[in-house]
Amino acid sequence: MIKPLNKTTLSEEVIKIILNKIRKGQWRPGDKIPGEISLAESFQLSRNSLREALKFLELSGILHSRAGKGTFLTEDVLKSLHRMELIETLKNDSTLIELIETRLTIEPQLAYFAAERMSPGNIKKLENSLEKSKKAIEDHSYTTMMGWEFHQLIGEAADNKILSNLLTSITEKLKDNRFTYAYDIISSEALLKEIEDHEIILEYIKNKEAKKVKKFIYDHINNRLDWLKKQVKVEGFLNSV
Amino acid sequence: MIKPLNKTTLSEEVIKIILNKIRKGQWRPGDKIPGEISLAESFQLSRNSLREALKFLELSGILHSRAGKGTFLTEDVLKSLHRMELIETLKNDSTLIELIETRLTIEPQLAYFAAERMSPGNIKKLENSLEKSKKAIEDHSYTTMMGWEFHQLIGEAADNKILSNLLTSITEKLKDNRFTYAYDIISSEALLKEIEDHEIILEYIKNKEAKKVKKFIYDHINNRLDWLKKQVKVEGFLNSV
DNA sequence: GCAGATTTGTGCGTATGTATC
DNA sequence: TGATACATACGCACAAATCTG
Repeated sequence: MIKPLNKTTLSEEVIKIILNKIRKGQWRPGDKIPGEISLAESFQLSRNSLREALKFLELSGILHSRAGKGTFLTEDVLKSLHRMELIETLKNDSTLIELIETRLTIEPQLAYFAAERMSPGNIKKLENSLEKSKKAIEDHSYTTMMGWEFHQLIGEAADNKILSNLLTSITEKLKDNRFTYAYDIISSEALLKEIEDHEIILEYIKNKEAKKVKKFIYDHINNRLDWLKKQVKVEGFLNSV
Repeated sequence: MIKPLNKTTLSEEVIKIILNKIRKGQWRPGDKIPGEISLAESFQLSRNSLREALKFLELSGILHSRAGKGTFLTEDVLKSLHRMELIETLKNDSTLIELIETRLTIEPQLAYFAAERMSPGNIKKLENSLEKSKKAIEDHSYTTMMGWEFHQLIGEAADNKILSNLLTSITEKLKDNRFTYAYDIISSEALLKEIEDHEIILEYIKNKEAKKVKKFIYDHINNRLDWLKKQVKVEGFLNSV
């Protein structure tokens, strides 16, 4: 079953053209762009298809349309472009190494914030998550998903929406990668080590030892990163995501 | 000039409805959704307007349509939802404190990577940027933009697209905040301090002293964060972005 | 392989509300 | 007030892709 990925719709083509005009500076922030009829004519398509493109760009923060006035580039069209690039990277253009490096960058600091800000309710959630994992290991129903839940809870407790949302996106992307599993599944020994580490992390957080938990998690992820880089070297799988 | 923000188009309403159906689990990954004609009828709008909504959701990674087959939720619709939430946070829902905390989290590590990976070409770019800033200070044409360029170049040299794109988005958002300027503009003394710091950072990077530059930048941003938190307390301006 | 039904992709015409002069 | 330009929205028709028998 092969999907033909080269086929794009007319509206998608128009979106690319418009974005390029903006990138090249032919259209600038605040500029009024031609009316829909005139645009449809110059791009050689119907107004319906053109409007699908304009609507997407409007909802993406690139354009804004006002009935009776016209369609304009937003004042912060450049910000919107950069956000789109971030999304594109997160979606298609990131390597496994980059994803783990991002974890290495944000998770230690998230734990640092969490240790400073942890509420009793959040501590309870972490304890429950850890308890669930322990039981799951005993009856052999443990999955790596449970380990991620623990990290996600730390992210939430850190009370920074940007970083915790980024962690979620990174984690989602890592979930369907075979290397990510390889490290955990390779032995039950590694699993037990994982749980032990989480116990240590929880203890640090409960004691508000922010610096210690930050360093501990950094080393923890860094070890994995080193292990991964070795595997990648062996298998020559550098760019697989 | 007051813009009526309550006015939304029909397609935007439909997008909200569909996203809610997905969040509630009424529609699940891989599901086939009703045909366009049937959907338009049940939402009480024309097929054209409906298609504007579907097109946006398709380009956002929520749906995919195939002529002759139908429209389906993507398998990783949940990932796309999380990415949308990250964008929403970056766009509208982040506080100034969160933005600076994000800088505090990623910039030190970016500099760490940069110190390890810096190429001669990248060093040259940093040197040029710093030189430009120095000259600008002499003839009083320095702007905070120039300082940001330096940090951005470090981000690029770190060779991690996720983190450097995030830094760009964060920086763009910070640019139009009065507090961000306040710190720099308050005195020419602070400006000179800024340049001195950049010289130190560049020196560390050239000598590949990754750990030192990481700690230096962390302290550098942390000082600002403390300063900001004090200002915020005084002015009670906690949620302004 | 072919014919017919279904579904998305695209185009055209038209009516309506809004802003500007 | 009227005339004009524009986005918003609707309805219909047909093309292209896909599935079924």
